[in-house]
Amino acid sequence: MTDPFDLDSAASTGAPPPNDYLAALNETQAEAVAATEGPLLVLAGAGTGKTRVLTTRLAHILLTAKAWPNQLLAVTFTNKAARQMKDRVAELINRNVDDLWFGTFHAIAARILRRHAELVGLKSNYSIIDADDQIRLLKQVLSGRDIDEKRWPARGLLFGIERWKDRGMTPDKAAAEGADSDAAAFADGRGVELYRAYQERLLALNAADFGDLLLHGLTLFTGHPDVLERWQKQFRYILVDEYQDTNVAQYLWLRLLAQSHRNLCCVGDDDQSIYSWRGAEVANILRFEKDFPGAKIVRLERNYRSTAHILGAASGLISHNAGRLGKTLWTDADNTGEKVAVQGVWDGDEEARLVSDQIEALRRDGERLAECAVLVRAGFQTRAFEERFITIGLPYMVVGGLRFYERQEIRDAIAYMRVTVQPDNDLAFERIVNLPKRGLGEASLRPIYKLARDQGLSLARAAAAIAETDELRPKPRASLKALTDGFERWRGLLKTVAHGDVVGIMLEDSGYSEMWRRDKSVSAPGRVENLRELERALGDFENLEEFLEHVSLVMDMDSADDNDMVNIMTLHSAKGLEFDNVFLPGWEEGLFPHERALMENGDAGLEEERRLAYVGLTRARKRAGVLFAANRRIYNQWQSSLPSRFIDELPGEHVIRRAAVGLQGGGLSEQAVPWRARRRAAPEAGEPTSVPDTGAGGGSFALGERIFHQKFGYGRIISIDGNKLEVAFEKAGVKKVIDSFVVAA
DNA sequence: TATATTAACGTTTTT
DNA sequence: CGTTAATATA
Repeated sequence: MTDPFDLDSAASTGAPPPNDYLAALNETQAEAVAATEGPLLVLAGAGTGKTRVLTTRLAHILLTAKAWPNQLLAVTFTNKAARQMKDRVAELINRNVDDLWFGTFHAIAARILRRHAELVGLKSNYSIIDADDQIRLLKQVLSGRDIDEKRWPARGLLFGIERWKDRGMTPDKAAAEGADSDAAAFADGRGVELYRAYQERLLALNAADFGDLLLHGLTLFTGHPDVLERWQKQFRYILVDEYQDTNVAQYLWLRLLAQSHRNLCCVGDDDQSIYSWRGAEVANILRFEKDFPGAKIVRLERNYRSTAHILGAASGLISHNAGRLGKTLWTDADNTGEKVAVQGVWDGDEEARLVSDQIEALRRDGERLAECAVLVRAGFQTRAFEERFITIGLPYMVVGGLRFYERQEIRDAIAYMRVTVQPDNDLAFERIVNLPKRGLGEASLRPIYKLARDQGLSLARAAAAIAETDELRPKPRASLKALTDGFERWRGLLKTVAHGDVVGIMLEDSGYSEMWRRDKSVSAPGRVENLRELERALGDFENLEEFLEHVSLVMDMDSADDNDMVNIMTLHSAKGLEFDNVFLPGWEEGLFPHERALMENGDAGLEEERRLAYVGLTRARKRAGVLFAANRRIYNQWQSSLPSRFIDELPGEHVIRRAAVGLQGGGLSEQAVPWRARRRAAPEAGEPTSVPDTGAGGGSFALGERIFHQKFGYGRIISIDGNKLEVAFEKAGVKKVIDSFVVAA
């Protein structure tokens, strides 16, 4: 092989000698970069320069001519991460890296699958379906078998199927595993049967869901050694980011690909594993050494991101987790910074107000808004902040909130494109046959379904055929014909007209745009605007097919983020990001740690929640603030809440407690206010802690007992569930409250 | 068939 | 509370 980058001439033209980039690394980082051959596991704590190691390593391999760009595979967890890494590598080696295989597991697997689709029973133009379609399909499968959806909700089945797929299990393997799993027990033990039916349905539709991309990838590799060998040769070096969040299917997929040359480098942090609910297995980290004997392990423990107080608080918190590999992060002693501010507020509104005030204070001090982030546990929490920020005119953006491509009107428009480009896409066809309303209801559709079934045609083709017959009455027939002719015409237009314009024509001809223009609801104008935005975005793609692939996998759109705005996002989507100032609201029992995580997964769930808190804190470079509210309105109900146990777990020397009321805006040097003393020990069963103000409350109430609540007044207890009471209040009606907010009357 | 009204339901995190 | 699914009516 010749030198892909012609280093000699690069050197002679004054470009930096290839070793320069190594000088920017510390000793362990350089070690991780230099060990290009053989299996390598990098345990990289938060803020230890993990991305730098990954990108430098890629650059190093390229610059030392160990491989061509297209022989490098770099797998990331999100598309954003892939993009960033790509840009940074390009910067390092000073040329474009379009030939590198950068992407998420799903994107890479989809790309490989396109080339061998027939081998797993798909066609290469298979479509990738999203969650909505999955549910729709499963509902069809269920109703076709007379299974009561009330008792056996499709969501539950989907969850089980996805766990199977996460573990790389086809229906056959799931059957072999036996009926003891929850998913197998679905609908009285018909889980596997339904899983199989669902898979058959997907194949018949020439469609794959997200899990299939990996699952089919596995069957492809294991069933066709020649194909596997081809890809093993293709990827001479494999890098994996966020390794702690890979699931078993992904792990097996990697192992197959890396088997021959073993040039696999995985970078991860067990303390940041936050996706076990989606099938991620931290155990993959432990397995690595076993499956790749002689693997080199490098630990990155020097933190370059956060101040000592922030790091100390985060470390103290995570030390409460039992199942850890154990790392000791450290930073420069002189980088002390400010203590983590912990502050209690009365309710969610006050919380939002306080955060906005503090952000404005920071802005006055010259901080950029883009360096401020509000990281919430659950999506609904963003609303309070949005409302507050809007009223005071503070620019913000919600990252990953309502994704562009998930909006109804965008999905509809995409369905039109799909049917046009992929006439066999029945799911897309079903979505828009009668949208806008064109008089094609159940009765008109029946003959189409029948014909499609009898002749083995797709719905769109069957519809075109029916439109030519007198099967339907004149009115529906005419409108069906208009639609099918439309698809034909638009397809033809694509050959001559720019695809963005074709989509515009499509949405006009079909009456779809018109439908929203005539809609008088408040959201309608926004939807029209979104459709316009969609047409504009189409320009960024070569053709419709490429765009549709992008949509299926990426589900987020590059928004121009050149404006200075506060970031609001969930803790999950904050992973991998960093900000100077981080606000962490909602640290309350029940919300964070989330009640459901605890209920469903017990201690393991709690530890994952704690890791999530750790991720949140370690996002901060200069300042971190934790908030909790004593009351939170959820739907209509007021819910009293206790401060999160995580607050107690923050080491006192790194934390400053601020008074609950009456002070804000005054910078960050408030006086410490002693918080109520908490018992250090006895983390036993939900023993109620004392509560501010009332000071009363006890664990034991009796059913029917008359009690008093600060906010709701007098009432009688109608049910007791642990420390949660349901109380029929005399004025306020039935509410759920925590026992410690209640006193005997 | 399409609309209007009512009931039920849900909020953890996402490729 | 707000959205969506199911049901009754025009």
